[in-house]
Amino acid sequence: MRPATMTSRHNGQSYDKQPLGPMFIAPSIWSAGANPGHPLNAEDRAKLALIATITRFGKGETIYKKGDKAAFVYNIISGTVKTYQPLPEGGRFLSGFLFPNDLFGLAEDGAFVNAAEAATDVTVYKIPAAPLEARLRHNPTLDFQVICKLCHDLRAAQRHAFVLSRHRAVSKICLFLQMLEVAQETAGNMPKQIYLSMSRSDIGAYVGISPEAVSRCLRKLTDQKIVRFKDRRHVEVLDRQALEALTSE
Amino acid sequence: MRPATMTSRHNGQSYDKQPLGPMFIAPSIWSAGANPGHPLNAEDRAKLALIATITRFGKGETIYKKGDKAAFVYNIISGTVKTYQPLPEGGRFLSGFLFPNDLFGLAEDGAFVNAAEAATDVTVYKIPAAPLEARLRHNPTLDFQVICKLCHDLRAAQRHAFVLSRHRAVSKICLFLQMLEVAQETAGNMPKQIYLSMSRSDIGAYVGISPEAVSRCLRKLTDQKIVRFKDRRHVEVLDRQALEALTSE
DNA sequence: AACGGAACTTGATCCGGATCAAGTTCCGCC
DNA sequence: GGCGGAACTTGATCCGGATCAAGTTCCGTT
Repeated sequence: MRPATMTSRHNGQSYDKQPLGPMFIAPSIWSAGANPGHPLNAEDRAKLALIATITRFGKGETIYKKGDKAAFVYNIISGTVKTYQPLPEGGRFLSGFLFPNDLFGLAEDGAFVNAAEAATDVTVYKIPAAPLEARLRHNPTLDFQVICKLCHDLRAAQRHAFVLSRHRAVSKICLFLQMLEVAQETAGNMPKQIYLSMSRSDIGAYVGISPEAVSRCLRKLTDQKIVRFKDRRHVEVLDRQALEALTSE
Repeated sequence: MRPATMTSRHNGQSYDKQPLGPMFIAPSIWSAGANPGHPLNAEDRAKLALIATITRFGKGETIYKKGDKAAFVYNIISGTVKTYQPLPEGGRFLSGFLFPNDLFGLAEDGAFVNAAEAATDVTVYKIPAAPLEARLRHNPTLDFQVICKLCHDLRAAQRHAFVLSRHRAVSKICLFLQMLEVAQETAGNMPKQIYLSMSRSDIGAYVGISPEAVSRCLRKLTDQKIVRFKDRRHVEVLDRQALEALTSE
């Protein structure tokens, strides 16, 4: 994987009262998001195997909570993970989905800034932060890697904001489908269908509408033959043109 | 200022079809957002003065458009700037506000990834990208600066997404007021009132509601004595408790 | 294979905010 | 200082999606 790394401290997907304070403090491991553009090479994987351990989480299991001591960084081998910010009212703001090869475990002052939960059964490399950090300190391309990762996460956050800014529920869903499609294409698999690895509730929480609205939108798209479901989790785009048009309505 | 810098390529506040592609390409100057936690020191300012020129933009004037050749990076001296993504339908997605000391002029492949417009009359340092980049290459703390900036922008994007995710218009407005307040406190001035340097339309475009709704929300807050207007542009928070409560409703 | 609960779908009602439409205030400009 | 247009406020109507409420399908368990 593209090493995560080194000193950092930032992020925190929610707006929490003193968000603009110093966000960057000395050593603490970092990460949060994917970096599909730069897949992990064999050498990196080998090095990683030396210090990482493979761990599994069942669907719905919490990987870490906000505030937990951030002693590890994770790299997804299979499955999908969702990150969120617990809300004071009890709900949660679903800030992102992470897929195979994505790095996550964003820390700030040694504590995780968001919570992560397995959206499906998940297998990950669990990487002790300390040794990774030490190793990275000697890596001259470190900055590049970190910056790479930050750029990716920044882009992801901006896309998320963009999706949330759309007023029509269909627009949000269409954009979401396109995001998933792109993510899956980038991940290598270039199947004609999109795999919805997360629940309707999760989709709704991410795009900012109710689960019922998600269901209704998908039905509408199906009725209009813009999309076809093989089963509840596999969609095929039939009319890309129309899908795109609904994107900006 | 915290140098912007070096090689990068990322961002693009909109969701544009191939958002997950390689996002990091060789040299091109970067920036976009603020870094209030690390104010510009005297030395940096002095160095900056050597290569930068001071430029003024009248309210509503376009500073650069998306796609323009990114030969400059900007640092705000006074006034406020708004960045946006033009939408295919004709509208625009207002992705952020920038205040004094903020750096902006995000580039990717040598072209700006968003458009910037003066929200008020603005004075900026206009910094030629090439020399800045050259200078930064010799700066050992470069990575830190860049990472710092990226972290800040990432946080900003996540806060924006969070604001957009709120369903009640009042919640959005209250969060927005808090954001402005924090930004202004961080900027040094610690006045009892918040200065709304942007139009109601801009606020609406940023938080995802209509200008009319912005007006109605502010009126409601005023009627409930949670807030008081000195004039259309200056608000004072009377009941911080209540404001915060409305934040998560 | 049958049970039971969770996720999902579908329907009906309600409400907040978009939209349309006047006013009103403000501000730059002559 | 007065003119004119833009920004803002306020009001009335309409509509999309939240919410509540059943069903229905799916899936893990036994």
